[in-house]
Amino acid sequence: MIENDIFRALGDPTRRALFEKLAGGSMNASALREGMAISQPAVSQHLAVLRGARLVREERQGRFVRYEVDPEGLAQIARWLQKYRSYWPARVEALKDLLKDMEP
Amino acid sequence: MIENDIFRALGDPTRRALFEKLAGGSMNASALREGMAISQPAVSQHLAVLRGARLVREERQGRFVRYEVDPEGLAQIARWLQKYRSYWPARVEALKDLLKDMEP
DNA sequence: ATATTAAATAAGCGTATGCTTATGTATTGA
DNA sequence: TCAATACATAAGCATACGCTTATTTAATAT
Repeated sequence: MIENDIFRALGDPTRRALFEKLAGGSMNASALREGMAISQPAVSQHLAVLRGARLVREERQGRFVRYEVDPEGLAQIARWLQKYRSYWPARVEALKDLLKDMEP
Repeated sequence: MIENDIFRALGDPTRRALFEKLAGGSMNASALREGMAISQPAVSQHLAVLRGARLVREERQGRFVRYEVDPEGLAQIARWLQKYRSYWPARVEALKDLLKDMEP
């Protein structure tokens, strides 16, 4: 179940940190590792989990593998969230602004 | 970290099932258990996790404890999601509709 | 008061998770 | 060709997780 994979993937702080780093701009696994007190295999394993959740996707570039955010995972969360829209708090101004930004 | 608690909480299918049941209408723990092949303590433990993530809140009613969705947890997810709005897919019509529904 | 019912807590158990080191697989460059 | 680099996979280990049964706490009802 992909929905499960997504929440599970984001339930780990290291993995969220990697994701948020990628959200700032795509990069390869080594660059992603910089500044993180974690081994190379650990990063690789985390990326595999994020990939499985479709939160991230890869593209091999010669000897490097470039990682980037996969919108699909985020969209899935948005869809999940919509199911409970009746519970959202009244103040959704920020969301409205967001949608305004997305207008052509 | 609450953000972590939220994703962790939703990363378990049983817990998500409980949450979704509650989203359909608040009820006490026993009612919540009905139809689930799980022990009473397990439900209690899951509810404790959901409560810790502010996805659910409780209100004691005599001998019963009535559980309901806590909007705070959902709002937190929405806020988290907003940070990555630039990655959302172009098709956000559903979201727009949602906001229209929320207009006074 | 005391038996019953709702729910939480304690203790314990098997499995999953996140990490490490060691090794394997591609791909490049000298 | 072969050493170096980027990344993935394998194996193993400590801890966290989800579950169970047993017990406790809290509130009603007889």
